[in-house]
Amino acid sequence: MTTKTYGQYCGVARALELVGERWALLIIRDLLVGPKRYTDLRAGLPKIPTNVLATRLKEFEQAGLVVRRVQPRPSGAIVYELTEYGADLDEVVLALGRWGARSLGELRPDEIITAEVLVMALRSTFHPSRSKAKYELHFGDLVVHAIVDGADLTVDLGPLEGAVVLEAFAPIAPLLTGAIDGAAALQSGLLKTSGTAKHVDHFAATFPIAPTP
Amino acid sequence: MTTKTYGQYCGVARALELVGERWALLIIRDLLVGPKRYTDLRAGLPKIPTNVLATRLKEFEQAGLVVRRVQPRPSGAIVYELTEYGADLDEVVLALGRWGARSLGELRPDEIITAEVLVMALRSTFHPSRSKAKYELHFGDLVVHAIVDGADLTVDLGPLEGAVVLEAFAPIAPLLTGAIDGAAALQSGLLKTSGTAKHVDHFAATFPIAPTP
DNA sequence: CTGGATCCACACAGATACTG
DNA sequence: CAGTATCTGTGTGGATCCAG
Repeated sequence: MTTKTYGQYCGVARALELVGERWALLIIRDLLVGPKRYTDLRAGLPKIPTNVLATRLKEFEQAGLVVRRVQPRPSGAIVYELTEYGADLDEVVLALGRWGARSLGELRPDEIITAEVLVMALRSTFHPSRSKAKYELHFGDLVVHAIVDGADLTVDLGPLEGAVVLEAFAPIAPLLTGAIDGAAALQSGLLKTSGTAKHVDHFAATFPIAPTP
Repeated sequence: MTTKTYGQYCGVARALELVGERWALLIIRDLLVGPKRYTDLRAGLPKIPTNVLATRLKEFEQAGLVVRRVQPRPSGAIVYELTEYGADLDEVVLALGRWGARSLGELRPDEIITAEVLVMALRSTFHPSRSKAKYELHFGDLVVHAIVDGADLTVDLGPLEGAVVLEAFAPIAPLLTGAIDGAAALQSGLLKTSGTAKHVDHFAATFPIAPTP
């Protein structure tokens, strides 16, 4: 939330006054996956200066996008959680992700991939269908899962019992650009499944070059 | 386009590196309505520092979002026009506008409304229907028009022959927040039509407090 | 260890003046 | 009309430090 305004009575301008500053929508992106602690957010955004993260969280709280909750004992942890208002930024973040993914080239050495990025990538490239399927996607140490039920998609962190397991291998960076879809990736061997994955083409994209373990 | 990157292989991060700086998406918003000259952009964004506008346009051109064209004689004017790649930010801008419009309160004295803002507001609040209609909306000196054809909507600057003319009066600010729709506005007298407007409820919102002429 | 606060250097934004 | 130049301030980056 900048103190400076754009001087326009316009939804776009107002939105940018609230979430247009540096790092803001990346913090929102991670919180869209689920509530997170301060340290979790830092881990997911290693390059964010700590004072900037603290400032953004305070601004979000004041603007009503985020609530700061203290977990009951024994954890006592402080978590930041999106309000419904904040969570309504979902379609904004997905639209941005869809557009920006086309500009992703090779994975650069200084770039990281987090589980939150995988979750949002799956969600933003989802094609509605009429079939049902469960996937568990492994990318290096990261594990996320997706549940496809026709036009509905649920994606979350961690493994899922009974899901088809997909392993992402290098170099499949072009997939994330939408140039190749999941079915083609399976055929080409860039994407490998441990089971029978008939519906990988639910997603226009999978994932980029795997980290070298 | 910041020289600083976010260090993430993520569509959202990449998008924000391209159009995440201050004023960037407001320039894009105006260009989404149509090609514009440097002076037109300044007029639509009175508070933008001229060097920032020049810098953004250069960044957009280098990133392939915008092309700088010199019009044939006699005009010889220089216009900036979105490429297809840049125009694909349409859904991002509309999503941002929809979300941000809910936070629009009263029109502040230092805030202006432009025809481009009206166009994007109409587009972002459109409800698909099965009917056909043509509207011409007047707001102070500003005139825009909308053509509804079922699920298709065309909005552009200026008047339109044979359209139903709508006049927006103060204070109808709450409409832009989506709290009241066009039909209710007509009934309440906040929105007035010179003809028979049966389908104003195509739009969830109309417009804020009129400028005092 | 979590959840920050503080400090400093600097890049970028804001404002204004000026030019081909 | 379409910018460039310059100066000033604030926000950001980066490192370090501190309290519960």
